[in-house]
Amino acid sequence: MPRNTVSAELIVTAALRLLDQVGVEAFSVRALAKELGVAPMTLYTYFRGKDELLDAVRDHALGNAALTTAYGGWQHQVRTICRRLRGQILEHPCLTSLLQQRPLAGHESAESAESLLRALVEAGFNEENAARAYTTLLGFVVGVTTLEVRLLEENSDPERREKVREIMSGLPADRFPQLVAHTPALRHTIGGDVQFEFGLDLVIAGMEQRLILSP
Amino acid sequence: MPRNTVSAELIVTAALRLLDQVGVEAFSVRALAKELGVAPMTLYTYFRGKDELLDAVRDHALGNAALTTAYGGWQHQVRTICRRLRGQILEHPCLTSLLQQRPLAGHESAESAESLLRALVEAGFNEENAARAYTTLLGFVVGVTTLEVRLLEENSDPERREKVREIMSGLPADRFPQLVAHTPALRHTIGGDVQFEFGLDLVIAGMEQRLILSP
DNA sequence: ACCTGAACACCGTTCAAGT
DNA sequence: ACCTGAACACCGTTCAAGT
Repeated sequence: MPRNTVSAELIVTAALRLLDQVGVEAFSVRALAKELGVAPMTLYTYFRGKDELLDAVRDHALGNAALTTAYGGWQHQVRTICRRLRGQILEHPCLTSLLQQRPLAGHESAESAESLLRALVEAGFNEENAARAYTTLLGFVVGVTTLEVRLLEENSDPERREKVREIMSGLPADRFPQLVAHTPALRHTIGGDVQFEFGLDLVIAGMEQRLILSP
Repeated sequence: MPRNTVSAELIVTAALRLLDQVGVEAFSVRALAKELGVAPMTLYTYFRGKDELLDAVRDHALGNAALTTAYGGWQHQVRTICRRLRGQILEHPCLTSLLQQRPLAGHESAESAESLLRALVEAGFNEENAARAYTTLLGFVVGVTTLEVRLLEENSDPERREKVREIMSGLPADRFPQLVAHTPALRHTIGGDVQFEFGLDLVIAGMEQRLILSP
């Protein structure tokens, strides 16, 4: 039998590509093995199981982040780090699912966590509130970006798109006037940086406000 | 053969209970059928497939929301609606996964969406920014609450808990001083309302600020 | 150590058949 | 219409065996 035809590195890279292509739902160890031209059980030499493999993929996708330190005032630092995390998720849509199912610690690479916390401490937050602000930012970024990715997927699938359109146009305008009135805006608003920046502005402005009241 | 031993209502209720118990990962049509004491294929009389069933479960879990109108100033209304959504997710943890994978429209019950949008318009947001604020709130609530649920799960599983502790204590304090220093705060801070209210305060304060500058 | 095929206990779903 | 068992094409993973 040929030896060292694959490696942990190779498996993870191929898994990441396959996950982004077909989605977490359709991804399977067997499909990955076929992609690599190897027997399914070969992968178990490198990973204890599917879970461990997915953890490695998540770490790999996040670890590829530019480790550049964020410069400028704390607001600018926070913005930079959050945008970077969002960028990683958009680049690897499977991260939406991987991050939801397997957070781990602060649930991204240690470098991001470190620089985000540093910026928050520099802003003036005390220990506890820095941790709270950190969790808020993480939840916000992952939540909004996940929503964005899912809605874009929904929009690109003609069948699902039609189904949603049907539901929305079926809403009685007298019971849901705001919802009906805002449907175009809600549609037009998804995907793209403006939505994300809008939310990020809100959170950061809220932080500035909070720091005046109590750190 | 006995007739009408099950119904769509019964199936959805049992599915919701099973999903909360074992998680979306372990949930299967066959397991649900066994739970109901019925052949797997029986469920296909009521639902076209697993996807349609999960959609129904998601709607059912969200639809159970108290439809009470939110009173008070727009800030209080927004707070009430966001807390209610978080409450639903905490009550049915499987909603974290169901909402991530299958958003649908504004991705909760139409009543919530309607009252949230109404509050935002009342606050003074124009059409586009009301939609943006809505998406921000939705992403924030689902994101932060999902993070909360996952970290609590992680904490309650002794094996995973130990693994995380190992990773965190293995971090070099000279490279990640903030992360190491904040590990206790990050641990102590998860779960419970204070973390959620902290973030909600930030977003709402940010909105107040934003409304002064431009609606 | 690295890689394999066969096998086990599962999946979701189609199909033909029963009432 | 409602419910069924058998069957199909999949899963993840264990196990014994090969190099």
